[in-house]
Amino acid sequence: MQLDERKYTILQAIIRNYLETGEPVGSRTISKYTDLNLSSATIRNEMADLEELGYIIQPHTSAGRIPSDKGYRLYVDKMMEEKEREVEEMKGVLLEKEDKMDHLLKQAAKVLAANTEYAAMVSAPQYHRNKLKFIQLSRVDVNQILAVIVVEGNVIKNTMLTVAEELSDETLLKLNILLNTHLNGLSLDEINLGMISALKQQAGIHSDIVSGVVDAVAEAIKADEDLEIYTSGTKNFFKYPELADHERASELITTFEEKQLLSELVQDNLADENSTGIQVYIGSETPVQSMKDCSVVTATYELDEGMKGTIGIIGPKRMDYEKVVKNLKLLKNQLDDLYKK
Amino acid sequence: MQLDERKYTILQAIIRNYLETGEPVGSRTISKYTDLNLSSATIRNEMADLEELGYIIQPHTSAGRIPSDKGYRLYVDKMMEEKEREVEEMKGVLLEKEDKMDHLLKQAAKVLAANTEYAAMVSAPQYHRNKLKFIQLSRVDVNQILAVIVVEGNVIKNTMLTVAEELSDETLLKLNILLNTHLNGLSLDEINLGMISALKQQAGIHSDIVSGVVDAVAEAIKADEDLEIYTSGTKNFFKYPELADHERASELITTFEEKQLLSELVQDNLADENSTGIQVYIGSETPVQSMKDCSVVTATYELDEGMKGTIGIIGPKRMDYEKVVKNLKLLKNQLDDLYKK
DNA sequence: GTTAGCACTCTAAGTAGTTGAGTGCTAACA
DNA sequence: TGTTAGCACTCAACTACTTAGAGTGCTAAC
Repeated sequence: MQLDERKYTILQAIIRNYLETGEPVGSRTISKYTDLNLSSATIRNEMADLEELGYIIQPHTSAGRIPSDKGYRLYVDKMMEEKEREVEEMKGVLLEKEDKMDHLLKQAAKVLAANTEYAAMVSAPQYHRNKLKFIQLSRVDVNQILAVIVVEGNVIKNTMLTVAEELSDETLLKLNILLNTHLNGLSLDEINLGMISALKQQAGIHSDIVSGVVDAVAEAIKADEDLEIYTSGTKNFFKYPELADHERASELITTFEEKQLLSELVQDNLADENSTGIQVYIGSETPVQSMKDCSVVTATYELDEGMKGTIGIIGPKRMDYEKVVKNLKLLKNQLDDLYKK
Repeated sequence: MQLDERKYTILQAIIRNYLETGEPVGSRTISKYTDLNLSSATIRNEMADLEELGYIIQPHTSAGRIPSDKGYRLYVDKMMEEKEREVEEMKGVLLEKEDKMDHLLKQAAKVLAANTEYAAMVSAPQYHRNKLKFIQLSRVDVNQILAVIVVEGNVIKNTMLTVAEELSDETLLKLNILLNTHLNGLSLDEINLGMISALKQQAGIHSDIVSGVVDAVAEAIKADEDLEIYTSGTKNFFKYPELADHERASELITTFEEKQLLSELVQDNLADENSTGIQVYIGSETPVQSMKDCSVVTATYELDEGMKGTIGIIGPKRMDYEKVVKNLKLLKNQLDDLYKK
């Protein structure tokens, strides 16, 4: 037995109906819902087949059917094909342009959550293989030196270094030149131990400053470990009874609070990106354990200079996939464009 | 009628018992619980009095009593007096010292939530009346200038300025000197429009850079509007049935997510600080509407140079006030000490 | 002032019956 | 052969009713 056109139409009707109501859907409903003009009995036969094929599930005898993960998957795949064909018009600016990146991304998460009525997350872009662009040491206080490190993509990192003895302006200038000459344009991989010890030797008694700066550089470039993730709309979990019981909600909320866990999602999305830049994880497909009863839809955005970030929606499996995909695409395009100017 | 010793002992017994169980407590329980050796009937009489005085409430006829906000208030006030007398020993370091402030505070929130099993918040210190310490303009790219602004307390703010025409090293040096000479040591109030226009005039064709820097300075000093607040333990709300129903939990979680709302708490706490530095808001005493069914305990910590921040615990009214106060004091002291070195 | 006793109240939990949506199966029909 | 009508069956959800028990307020006695 295989899935013919009619079976798919019925499956689609079941899913659509279930997305709306959240209740198991019965044969009579489908019989009226579709324009197939089939009786409920015929639908029942088809539904029995669909269940055998694994696309729908019966929560208990004498209840209607609900879509299985496999059913959702089929539906989403077909839907994505169609969406791909449509040309997305980008009209209206959802986001007011703000000068600070984190404000912008926070706002993006809010907009996403508000538009979709699901929980939303936005990760700050990660700086892969990025290169050092500029280092600046300045005296701030008698024994305090501010090191400013700028990497490609204009990501700025500040570190305050405390020094034992006072440094003359001249020494500071020398150190600045030393560091900039040797380190600029290099990526993390290229800064090796030999280079560092050579630098230290040249810095003489100020080698501790070099150490401090190098450490700060390392931290600035490998930003992975404290990847910023902004979330919004956590309360939307409560809108869907299937997610709102104490245990599940508690887990989900913890996941949202401990951004650490969300970062797995980001990693997965960045690593394994398909052609459209949109990924859909249904139920147990998700890399994050606590979301196994949810669906997660993510998209990758890319600023110039190769910085990539992730935006995503987390909601019940019966989420309005069309709306979510549309919103993600919209935001993705906006973010893509925004910094290309 | 007034509250004598015995009445207070009974009230205390009621509250302690209610804190443990979360169930209304009856006269028989108290009769056994205390070492007063009174029969349940006597307790009943006293309880009727306590109810009339407004310290306890009967959820419905034939249920035990639960403490009212007024009852909690009395209990907390007495408890605080006692705590004040005890000398708090500070032993064991809860927090590993980390170099970055935000890491430290995030960790602090986590520790607090984990220790108390309530929800915790920690606000980054606010920089009141702080003065400009240092300005540095550097060329990062042909037409991009990085402005680094350091204010008292070593709060650093970076802004990237785009310039139309290329600036010579000499011009940049002049601008640096100009800005530092005129602005260093000033607070926001002291930088007025006259001064700015004078600066612009001196900068000549580079007046737009001066504007950009001044804007960035203003933003760096008045940090109020995007006050950072770190939260942890949101899921703990679910541990207390009285907070865990959908509507209430949803509100609380939103409040925790929209740090904006929590900032009211911070403001209130900073403004109206009592002698011990610990504030307890019971039920409707809280400035944040969504927490009217909770109790909130906050403390103010102070780093050197007058930067103040707030730490707080949000939980059910029947929270273990002693434990919470102890934990807050502990953390407060650690934070107070940490940056005094 | 304290206590024992008792009637009364109200919630929570359990039980039983009812309803209705939905199914699977069978037999008849086009 | 595919479609349909009909029917018996199942099961969750709701309602009504009962019961148990915790707790109270009041009164009378100590």
